[in-house]
Amino acid sequence: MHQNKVCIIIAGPTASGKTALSLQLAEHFDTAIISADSRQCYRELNIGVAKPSTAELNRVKHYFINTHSIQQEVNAGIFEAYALDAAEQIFRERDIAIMAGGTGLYIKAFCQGMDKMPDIDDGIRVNIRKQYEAYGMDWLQQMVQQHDPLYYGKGEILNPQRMMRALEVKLSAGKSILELQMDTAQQRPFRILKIGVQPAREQVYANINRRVDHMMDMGLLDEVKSLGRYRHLNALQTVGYAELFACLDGHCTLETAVSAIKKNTRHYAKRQLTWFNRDETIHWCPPADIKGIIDYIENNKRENIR
RNA sequence: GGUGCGGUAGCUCAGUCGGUAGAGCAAAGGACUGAAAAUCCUUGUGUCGGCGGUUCGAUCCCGCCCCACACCA
Repeated sequence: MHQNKVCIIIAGPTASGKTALSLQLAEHFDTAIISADSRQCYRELNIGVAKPSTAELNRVKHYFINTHSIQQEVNAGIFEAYALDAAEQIFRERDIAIMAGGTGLYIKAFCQGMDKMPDIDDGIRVNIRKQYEAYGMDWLQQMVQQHDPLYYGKGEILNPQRMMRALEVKLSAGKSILELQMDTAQQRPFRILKIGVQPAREQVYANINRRVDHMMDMGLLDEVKSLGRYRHLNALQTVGYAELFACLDGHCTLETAVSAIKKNTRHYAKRQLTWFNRDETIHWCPPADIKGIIDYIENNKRENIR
């Protein structure tokens, strides 16, 4: 279809320089950026999610930044559809699109697609969640064992989120989520080239510490305060917000909360690395080597690596 | 100076009625198809403050010393 089109994907842990790199690449190739970040899409979240600045957003057209409200449902499936549409728009006028972000699942959804899953009735979802909150893990495990023995035997039966998902799918579709997960990569009408940036671990950690202090100087606490009544939303289950809510509730000092933000961001970066390191199609580059990266893109944009 | 209480894993501590020790947190590793900045799993050798003594055997009992904290002078 568009075999001359290529999407360059910039992946890597938080605070590794993805934003700066993707801006330079977008300007070099005169194209737009699709963000693959599960938090920067929310217009109500700013300081705490390290969003590109207004000036940076004005330099290059961005998709999936400030496009959603924290009150909307956003997930990997919604991202897949959004990002494919964005790529289509970019490819109408350009041969190269850039995707940059740290949400591994979203990148996978964009590259390979999510299997078709049933629509979940809101009543079923809410009911499962309420009962889990009331009766806990034992109840959840019993329900999964009773309704989806396949999942109970093979799935993660210590992970409440996954079990609630398995249960809602089974109760909605009558089939186990494991039967619906085909794990087959869908063909995309464009080529994909993945580049990973990963400074030394100590460098990433130092960047994180510096950035968190900067966020506090920029007024993260006020931003969190202003979002207090939305704290139950999924979008607010986010590093930088959850810790400060706890602090505002009097559960810890501000100093402790800031340390917790740094620590939890380190854990987050580690989880990202675990995810991306497993992806053998990623070509790893030093983040500062713009010339090398551009050469790599020029030399490989005819290859279809996924 | 005296008295008391401590000194055990990076941190906070538990414990061994004497048979070389274990929790939480940190840290490291991993998983991951509609909450993914989420959620979940795995991993604990450290002169048990130092030097002596008693003992078959001491981190545990005894002595001295060092360090920390509290109180009394």
